[in-house]
Amino acid sequence: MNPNELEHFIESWGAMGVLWGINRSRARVHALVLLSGDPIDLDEVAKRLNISRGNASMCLKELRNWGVIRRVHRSGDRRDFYVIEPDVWKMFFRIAVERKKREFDPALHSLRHLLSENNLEKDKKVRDRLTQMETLLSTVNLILNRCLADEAQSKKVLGLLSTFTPK
Amino acid sequence: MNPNELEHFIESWGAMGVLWGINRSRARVHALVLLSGDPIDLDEVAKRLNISRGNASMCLKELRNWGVIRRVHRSGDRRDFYVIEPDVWKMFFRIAVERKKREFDPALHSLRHLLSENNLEKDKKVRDRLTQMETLLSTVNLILNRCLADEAQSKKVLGLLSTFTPK
DNA sequence: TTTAATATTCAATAAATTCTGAAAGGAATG
DNA sequence: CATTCCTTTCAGAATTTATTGAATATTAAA
Repeated sequence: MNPNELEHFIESWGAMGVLWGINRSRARVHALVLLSGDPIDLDEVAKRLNISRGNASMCLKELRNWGVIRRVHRSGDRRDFYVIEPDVWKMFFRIAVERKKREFDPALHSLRHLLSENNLEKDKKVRDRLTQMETLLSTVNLILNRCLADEAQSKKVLGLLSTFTPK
Repeated sequence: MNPNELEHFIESWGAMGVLWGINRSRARVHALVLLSGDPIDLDEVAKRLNISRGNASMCLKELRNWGVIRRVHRSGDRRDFYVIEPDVWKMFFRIAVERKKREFDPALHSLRHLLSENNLEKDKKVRDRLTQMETLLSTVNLILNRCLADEAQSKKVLGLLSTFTPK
C-alpha cells in the first residue's frame, strides 16, 4: 500500500473536515483510523500524524464522543486501541444535528421573531425580503428535521434525490 | 422598529454565517444591508456594527464579489451606497460552489484514487469501508452537481424534498 | 488642475483557535 | 501496595484568522 496515497487521502480528508466544521487534526485522525485494518493505538496515531500524544488523545476522545470510533482491547496489552464504527454515516449525523441546533435554529428563530413585530410594517420592501427568506429557511428547516430524525430517513432522502433527474 | 430585535437578528445571522463558512463580520454586514430599507453607506455600516471603516470596506467588497449586494448612487452625493440583491438565494450558491470545489472534490478525488490502487486488496475490510464511503460521497457529489448547476435546479430539488413524506 | 471627500489597501496588532508537553491520574502487574 | 505503563488534562506556546487604522488611491466638483 503506497504510503503517499494514504497520506494524501488523510490530508484531503482533513481539509474536507472544515466543510462540516471539525478541525483538521480530528478529521486526520478519523481518516487514519478509517484506513487502519487493525486496531490502532494512541502512540501510533501521534507518530503517524506527527502530532503530540496530548493532541492525539483529545482527538480520539472527541471522535469517540461523536460515536465514530470505538475503543477495543487486546489481551495481554495494556494499551487502548481504536477501530472505526462500521457505519460511515454516523459522524455526518451527529455533527449535523449539533450544528443545526447551534447555528441554524437561532437564526431562524430570530428571523421569525423579527417578522412577528408589527412595527416592521413601515417598510414593505424589507418585510417582503424577510418573508421570502423565512419561507426558504422554513423549508430547509423542515427537510433538516426530517433528515436528522434518524439515519434511515436520510438514506431515503438521498436515494430519492439521486434518482431525480431535473428538466 | 425595535433596535434590539434588529441587533439580535444581526448577531444570530453572524453566527449562522459560520455554518456556511463566511466570517462573522461579513455575515453581520450582510444582515444589516438586508434589513436596511434605504441604501446604506460604508460609514453607517461601520458605525452601526462597531467595526472599523477598513473592515467594513473589505466586507462590502467581498459581499459585492459574491454578488449579494450592489452599489448604488445618489445624485449630489459622492458616497457609495449599497443595497441587497433581491434574490436571497445567491449567496448560498456562490459559496456552496466554491466550498465544494475547494473542500469536497479533492477528498472524493483522492478517495477514488486510493481505491484504484490495487495494492489495497490485501485488506478486504478497509477496501469495503472505502467503497461504501465512495458510494455515499458519489451520490452526494451527483446531487450537488445538479443543484449547483443553477439556482432554478435547486429550487426544484427543495420543492421536491419539502413535499416528500418519508416512511 | 487642484482640492476635498470618500474608498481601499495592507502592515501591524489583536483575537481566536489549535497544539504541545509536562504533570497528574488510573489501572494492571508483580 | 508499590511499580510500571499508559492515558488524560490543561496552562501556556504556537499558529491561524480577523481587525484596525494610517497611508495611499480614487473620484467628483470647483
